Amino acid sequence: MEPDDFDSEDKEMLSWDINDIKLPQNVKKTDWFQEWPDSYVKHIYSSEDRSAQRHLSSWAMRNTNNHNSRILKKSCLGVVVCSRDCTADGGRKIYLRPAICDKARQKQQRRRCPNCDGPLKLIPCRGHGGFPVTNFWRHDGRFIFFQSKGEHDHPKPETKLESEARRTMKKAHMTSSSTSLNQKGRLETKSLPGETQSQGSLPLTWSFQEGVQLSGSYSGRLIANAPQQNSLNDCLSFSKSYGSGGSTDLADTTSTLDPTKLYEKCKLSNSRIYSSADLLQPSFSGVYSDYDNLQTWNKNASLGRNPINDSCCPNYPFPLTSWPGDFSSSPNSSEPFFQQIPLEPPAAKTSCSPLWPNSGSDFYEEKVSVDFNSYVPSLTYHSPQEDPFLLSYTPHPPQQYSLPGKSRIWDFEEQMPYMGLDHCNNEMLLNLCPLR
DNA sequence: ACGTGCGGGAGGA
DNA sequence: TCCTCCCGCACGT
Repeated sequence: MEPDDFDSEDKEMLSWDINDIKLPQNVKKTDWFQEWPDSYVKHIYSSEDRSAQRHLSSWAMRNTNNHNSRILKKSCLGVVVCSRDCTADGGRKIYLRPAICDKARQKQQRRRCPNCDGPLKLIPCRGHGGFPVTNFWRHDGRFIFFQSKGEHDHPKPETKLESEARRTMKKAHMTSSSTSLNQKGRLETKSLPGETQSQGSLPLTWSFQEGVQLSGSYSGRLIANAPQQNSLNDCLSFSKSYGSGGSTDLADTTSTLDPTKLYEKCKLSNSRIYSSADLLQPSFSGVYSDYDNLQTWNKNASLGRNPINDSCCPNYPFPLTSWPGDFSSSPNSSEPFFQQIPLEPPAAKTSCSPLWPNSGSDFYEEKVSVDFNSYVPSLTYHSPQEDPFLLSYTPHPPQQYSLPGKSRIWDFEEQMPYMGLDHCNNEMLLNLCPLR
């Protein structure tokens, strides 16, 4: 579009500043929510947009007092990295999300790298003239105006969802460990104090072996039994419910691995609502690269498939009860717990991308129901050194995504060319419910 | 426990 | 005056 084509209204749409006394109100088209706003961008969201309402960002943004109650200002905290600059399996780096709360962040920096146990360090954001990138939010009329100043000079951290998921899983891990240990203690009348934290003592109830059994033996039943209207949110809550004290339940459920119980656990747990940005966010994938997600999306788009429509009733090209692939045999079996860097979709910075609907928060939030029953991936064992809840990104170009996990990824991709949204969601399921 | 928003206040440019 | 940063508080999840 040539500049001449802009009428005065269009110009108004582009020229506003968050500090203007009057902001444009005759907005014809609001933007899709942008999860990774960068550079000096402006967006106008609908006031109905839940993500915008919550002033969400996948960058770790903390509130900054600008002494202006009408304009909310947030500044970027940067990213937490391993001070040894260690490299995880597959060449991935550790990019953790800085805790927003100051105390939590201090605590976080005292923790060790989940990959190499080295000290962590915070890389501050200096993308705005040496100061952190700032985001501004202003509610005005039917719209929420967003403005970003500065360009992030650091890698992307985990998303909020990933961070929460990791915390949750860690909690669940601890709970199951201590529960297991208690049970073991009763049986063996002795235990080592340090073991509760170690992987070695972990899997008495929720073991790798059981996970594999679950995958191999129960996926069909899960598929057959679980209703459609379940979601990953439930799954997360499910894991939370385990993490928050359902220790006996955990033992019960894991000992029987009754998929109905599993599902009921999910269903009964009150879940928070995730935006579609969460659901569709490419960075959320762990098993498959974002690049592959993108390809999947592109395939879907090129096939005229609407991921929204597909999400509820996936048309899998194979019987649901037979899963075409054994992922546990992957040589890179630890990968599901690592996070690849989200490859920015080609249209991510445009206001609306039909090929990459990661930004359509509320629409998807309301419409998408995620299949809990699509599959339960096979689970994999991790060496004691690996933090099974580790999520990290790799700030490398797309080529990285093809190797070395390419064979697995493409095997999967080729067998499952139409997974679309469920593809993503099931990855999330795997990430959030490692069932170990 | 942690995220989020708000506000007071200090200190620097 | 404007900015960042620190702190505490309240509230929600």
